Amino acid sequence: MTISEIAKLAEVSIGTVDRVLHNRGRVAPETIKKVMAIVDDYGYQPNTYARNLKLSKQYTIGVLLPQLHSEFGYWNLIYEGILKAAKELYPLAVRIDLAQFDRSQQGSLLKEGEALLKRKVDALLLAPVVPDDARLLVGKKHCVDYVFIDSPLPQTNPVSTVVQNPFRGGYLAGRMMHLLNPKGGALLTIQTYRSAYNSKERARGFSQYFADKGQYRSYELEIQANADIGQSLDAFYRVHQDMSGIFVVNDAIHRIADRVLLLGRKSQTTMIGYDLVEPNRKAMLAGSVDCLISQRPEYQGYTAVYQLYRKGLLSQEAEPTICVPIDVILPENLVDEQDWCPKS
Amino acid sequence: MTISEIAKLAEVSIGTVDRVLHNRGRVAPETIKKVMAIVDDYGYQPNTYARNLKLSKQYTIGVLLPQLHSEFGYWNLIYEGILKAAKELYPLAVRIDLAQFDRSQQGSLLKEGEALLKRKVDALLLAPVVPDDARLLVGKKHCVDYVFIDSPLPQTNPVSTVVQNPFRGGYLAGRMMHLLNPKGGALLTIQTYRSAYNSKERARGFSQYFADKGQYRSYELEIQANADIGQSLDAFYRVHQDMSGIFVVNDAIHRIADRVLLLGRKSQTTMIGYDLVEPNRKAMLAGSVDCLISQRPEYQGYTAVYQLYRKGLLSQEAEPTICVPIDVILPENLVDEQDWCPKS
DNA sequence: TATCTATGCGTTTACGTTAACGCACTCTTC
DNA sequence: GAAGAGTGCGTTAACGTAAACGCATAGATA
Repeated sequence: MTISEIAKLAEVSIGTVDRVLHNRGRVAPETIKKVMAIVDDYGYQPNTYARNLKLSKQYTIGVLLPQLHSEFGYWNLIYEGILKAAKELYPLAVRIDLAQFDRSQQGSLLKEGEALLKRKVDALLLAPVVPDDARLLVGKKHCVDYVFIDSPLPQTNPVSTVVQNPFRGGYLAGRMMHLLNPKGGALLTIQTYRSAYNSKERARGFSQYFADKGQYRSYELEIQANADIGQSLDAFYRVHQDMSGIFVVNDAIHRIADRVLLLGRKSQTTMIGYDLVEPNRKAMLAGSVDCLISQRPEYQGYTAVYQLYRKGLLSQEAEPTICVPIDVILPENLVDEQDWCPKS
Repeated sequence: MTISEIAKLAEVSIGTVDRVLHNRGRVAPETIKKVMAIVDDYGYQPNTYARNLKLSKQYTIGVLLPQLHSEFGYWNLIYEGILKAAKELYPLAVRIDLAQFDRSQQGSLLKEGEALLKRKVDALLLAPVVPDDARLLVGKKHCVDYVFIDSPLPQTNPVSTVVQNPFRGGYLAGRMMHLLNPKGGALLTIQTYRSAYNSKERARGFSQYFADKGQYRSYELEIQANADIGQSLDAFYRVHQDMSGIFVVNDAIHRIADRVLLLGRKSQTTMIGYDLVEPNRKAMLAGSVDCLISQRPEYQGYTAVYQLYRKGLLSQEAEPTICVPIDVILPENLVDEQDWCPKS
């Protein structure tokens, strides 16, 4: 079913059909009815190729993330997924425009986001890790379609939100801690200074697991940006001689693991953390980290780009929420570069 | 860079450029050189939208899978992923043509595959679970582009192969068995009658894990199609009073789990199996299955379709092998329909 | 010499959609 | 009652690619 076929059936010109389809006015109500009846009956779907050929527009997605090389590369993994999608979608006229902000600095997200909008992006892909800033940004009148990644932002209206359930992630971490470390003893949950939504929920899920099991003593520690981790840890080990496990709610696990090694405490401590950034991969291969929970950052970035593309260029409905599965990574399913691949 | 721009630069007509680009002959060697120089210099990429509009072809992918409702729905999960991709790619003129074969019947794959080729498909997506048949099919002269899914097929030339490493999957299953069941005791690996590549490798990986650990006694059992599972199991339990775990190399785990329950042996037996088909999900929720390894069947199907689409319609290079990560599923990360989703 | 074939190249049409343009007509308004 | 604004609609020109068609010219065959 093409526009000209509709035109023939309705006994009008294709221009008229086009005006009806795009509500461009200047059509008699009678005619509108006649055309719409046919459109509904036969189920007209515009031809994507013809449409985009004619529009011949670049679809630019503004990407707004924290500094890619902050936090040991987590955001960079997300960006890798974004780039992969962008590469695939290059022939379909999708482009990426990246802006990075400093998440520790109030106002930075908003400033960079506004700059991005001024550069005429067609859509926005952002991590709303500074909620107030993000809310102001997407609340702006001239704001384009947007998707959230990494964390949700209530009371907004995104095309889609790509996240993982942090509570369940923490809960699963609890289960893995229990499995890897059945002897019991004191446990420590470490958060870094930022009081991020995901971090809090993960810590909550972890302690909920042990609350459900009625076992173990669980403690929490909040480490400041430039604190001496080794000293805090050492103090903790001295007070709690039966320390048996540490859960770090983010990708900083390898740093804690290094300290634990230096303190000679690895053998008594099960280490669980988040995300397969490069230093964590190395730490796991070296045996200083026992288990990682992954939120599939590459997948999140990749998927988010595709959601926008489908909405913007294919006019498809996006899924309002995409909940990323929670992956458990043990040394046994750690994929390394030289991983097995079947020869064909 | 468009064809007409090239034509202008080379001072020839667009027809000539077109003939050069498509090696359609009837162009002077001199002219070919001149045009190609410009093409290489400026890096011409055909406009996908214009190209596909002009060709206005439906790209039909023939899908050749075992009966979708055999094996408790594993193949149906794959097909769901395929359908999801097809739905997304509908506006890009991608279509699916499904054929099912009986994997227990030699020649069925080949017969259905040939029928599919006769129906003029542009590409083939198949599970080469009957290797001899599959080899004959893709070896045919008029065979189109194809991708393999679920298992590889050596000595063929697919566009892509989407698989998981079955040995590592089994190895990981071993690790999970060890974690979930630290007491030790006799272990049983169950394969069903078909001597499939994946099944064998998984069993091998599982026993390798325990060989590496130098612990446990591990047995293997092969269950015939219509054998009395209960009786075989009962016999086994009687002989091995310290039975502590069962690993089923495929999605039939829930059936074994049912028998174990009936025999009153669940409390002494850790159950690990494969794939999140519906009966397995229920069994896990009910507590009769402790751990599942997933090979992400939906993802496999979804990805395979996209590989063909990118090759066929976008002329992009496909990845020769896509190795699907090995997922561990415990009750704690089992996602159910009413799973948490952030409100936006 | 007339006819045929091969070669090199330009021209043209079509794919389906979008949107600018223009024509004919009907109301207003001074 | 003439100029201006508004309405309904058809026509047409792109967008970039693919491929059929046609037109010269040159050499080969009858």
